[in-house]
Amino acid sequence: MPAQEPPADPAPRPPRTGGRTRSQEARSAVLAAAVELLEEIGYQAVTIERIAARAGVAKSTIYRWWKSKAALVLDAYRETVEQRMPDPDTGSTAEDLTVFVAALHSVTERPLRARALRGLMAEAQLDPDFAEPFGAWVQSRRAVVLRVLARGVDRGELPRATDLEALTDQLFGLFWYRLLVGHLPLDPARAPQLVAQLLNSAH
Amino acid sequence: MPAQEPPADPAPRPPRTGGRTRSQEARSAVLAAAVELLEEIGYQAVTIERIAARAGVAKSTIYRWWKSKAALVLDAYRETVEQRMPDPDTGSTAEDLTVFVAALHSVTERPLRARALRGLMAEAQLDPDFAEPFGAWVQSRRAVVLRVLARGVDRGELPRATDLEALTDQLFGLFWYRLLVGHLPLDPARAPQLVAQLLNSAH
Amino acid sequence: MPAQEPPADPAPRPPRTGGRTRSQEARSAVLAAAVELLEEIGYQAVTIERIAARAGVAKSTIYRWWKSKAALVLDAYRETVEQRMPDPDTGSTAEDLTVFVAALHSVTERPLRARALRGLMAEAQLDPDFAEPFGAWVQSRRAVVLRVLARGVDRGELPRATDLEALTDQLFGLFWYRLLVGHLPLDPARAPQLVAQLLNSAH
Amino acid sequence: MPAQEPPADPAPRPPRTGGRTRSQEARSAVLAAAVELLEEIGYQAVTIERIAARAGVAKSTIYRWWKSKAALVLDAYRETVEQRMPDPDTGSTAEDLTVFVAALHSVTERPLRARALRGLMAEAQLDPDFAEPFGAWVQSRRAVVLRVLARGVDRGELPRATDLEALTDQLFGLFWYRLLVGHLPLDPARAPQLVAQLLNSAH
DNA sequence: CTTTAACCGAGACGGTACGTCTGGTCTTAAT
DNA sequence: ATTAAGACCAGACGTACCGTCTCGGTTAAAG
Repeated sequence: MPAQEPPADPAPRPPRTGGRTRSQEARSAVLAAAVELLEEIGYQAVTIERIAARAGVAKSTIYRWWKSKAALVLDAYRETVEQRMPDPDTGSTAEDLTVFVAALHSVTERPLRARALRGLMAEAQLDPDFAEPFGAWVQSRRAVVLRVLARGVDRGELPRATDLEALTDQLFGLFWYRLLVGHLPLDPARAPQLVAQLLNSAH
Repeated sequence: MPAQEPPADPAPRPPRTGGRTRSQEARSAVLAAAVELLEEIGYQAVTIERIAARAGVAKSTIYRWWKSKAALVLDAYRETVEQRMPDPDTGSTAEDLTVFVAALHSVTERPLRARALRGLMAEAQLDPDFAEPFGAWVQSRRAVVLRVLARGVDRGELPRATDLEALTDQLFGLFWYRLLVGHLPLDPARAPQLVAQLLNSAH
Repeated sequence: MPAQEPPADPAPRPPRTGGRTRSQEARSAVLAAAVELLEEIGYQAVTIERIAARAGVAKSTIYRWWKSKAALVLDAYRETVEQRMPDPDTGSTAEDLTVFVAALHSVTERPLRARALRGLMAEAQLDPDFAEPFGAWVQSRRAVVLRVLARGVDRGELPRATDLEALTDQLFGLFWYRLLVGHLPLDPARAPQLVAQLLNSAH
Repeated sequence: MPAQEPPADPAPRPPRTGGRTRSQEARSAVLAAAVELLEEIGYQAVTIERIAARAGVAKSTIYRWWKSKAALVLDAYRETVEQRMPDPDTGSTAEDLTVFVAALHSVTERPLRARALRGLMAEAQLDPDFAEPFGAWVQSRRAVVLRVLARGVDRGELPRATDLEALTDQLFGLFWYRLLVGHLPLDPARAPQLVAQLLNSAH
């Protein structure tokens, strides 16, 4: 995950001739409050009202900068919660993937973080406006895996004809399916087997 | 998917000491209204209030028989929307799976049905009470695939050591991931390739 | 002031086949809270939010039965604050009017009541929806004076040609003008002089 | 109404050592916008925010020079709306009053002006800070009538003992009462009768 | 002819209340 | 006993203005 822009309007701010500058304190307080509440009461019990109260910030300030609770939480998640996901390049596709999958599956060791992730995915289903930024975030994660696989193809570890998109979606699909349905655990220790299975399917 | 009981008590109503009997009309009207609304305005815009109004039924009647909107919609989905999913047994694992995957992916050709599915998955994340019946429904679908794979092992088409659970979750994981994120299509015509890839991964 | 209907829809409630009946406790609690707040913090600081909180009642319950703060306060004023205004019939027009005017002007001895009256008049200027019920209440007060004057005409104490409407508005006009502008006191003791002056103007 | 100073502090600003002078354009734009909005959407829908937007002026500029919407509107009213009220001195008390009353009542022929007047009176009830300048303006109008009456006493047209204040308040009271309650019209043509009735009451 | 204080626009800030909405519960009258 | 009707409490929603507070920039009188 690269360094994140401020939530709204990064560059295309047109005239800017005057006006009070945005309060970084308010922004930080909101994001911090969102994370705190997320960990205390869970995604779905979080409300904008509660975030505002906790952050000591007016509701209107939140609405000025974020479209929805989900957008805010996604921001907060990226900025303060998400451990920097690995972007490995060890020379071995299997090893690269194993590192990534292990990191991915280790989220389940942090139940509240897992809950937040599930909440974000849910919100993306219910709120079309949020589906967009959420999709962008998902793509940024897929891109990491796609790069690993592309290098594998270049090195000849994978056949030229491999459907890298499908392979990537297999990787994330299993993760999300188990995360969302919760019928079976996601053990980081089993990452090597999973990766082997995945690479098998490509030749 | 076997025929589903009505959510509560259809037949096993022993202690009939008197009183008005349950109105089957009310039940049908509610389910019908739920389906109609689902197709007209989408899962998330459906509310119990609206269903009650459309069905000409009191809110309390709905709450008496269903725990939540999601439980109701799941019922309605099973009863009136879901085309009977295939439970193939052709003698070939690949063919069995292809039939199933093609049927699965063809949901995307019915956008409103897809939307309902996504809504149900979302709801299961947000409402722990709904996660339970939803999970049971998911298991009933997984069971079909697991049976196909078990027969494949019996016939020697798959190695004894194959992790059938993982294979099953690969199959559903890809489906759900693309359904939920929407970044790539799910084409029933590509079911054969997908199944080949899947079976490859097991050697 | 005659006994007052419940604030909304007295008769034209059509079918009424079932449903929870209106909670008299809620209604009383709301009116009581309104009066209390009126006396504690003044008309304009009273808000529906505060009334709801004080009464232990949901906001929606208030909005169900009253259109606005002003409508509610008018109701509360009529029911629990307004001392029954006299409707005198002593046989003497001068005496009748004196009784009425003294009662009217004595409101200024209760500053919070006076404040409420001023608030109601103000609201009637700003909220056209409230102007209607407020106007009706004003008319009910004017009617008392008009009856007194009509009897005076019948008895021959006032000329047939007297403009009773104008006389009535003189009486109330002076009261409201001083109440609203506050430049001069309204002394009940001076009621006789005022009435004399008023009756003088008619011959 | 004499020409009006800039709303606040004309003289008593001592330590002017430098600084940009007040923009007359901004002041005019604000007053003009206030009047326009007053006529377009009515007193109560006018907000400082809207005035600022319409005038192309910052909110803070308005708050720098006026305490409240009401203060601003009173200013605007005096400066651009109020037709110069007559200050007659014909030698006859009855005629002087008739001129004045006719002018007063003719406001009702300009509904938006009437609406503004009512809004100002309302605001004076709700905002104690505004009650002060509003009261001053009311006094300036009363003073005109008081002078007319005082001349009448000097000429012997009115008894020495006449309560001029009460007579004045009768005159304005009737006007405001009908303006505010709106139950009966105010016809300038009936000014002579009204004045006769008024003078009668003093003997 | 340079300070410098007061002005200007823009617009973000913390607040408050609004009136609406949905959820889930409870009560009543009718069947 | 169960229904339809519908009132009830609870509380979040997103909006509108409020009045205050930076900002960066302008303007004219005082030195």
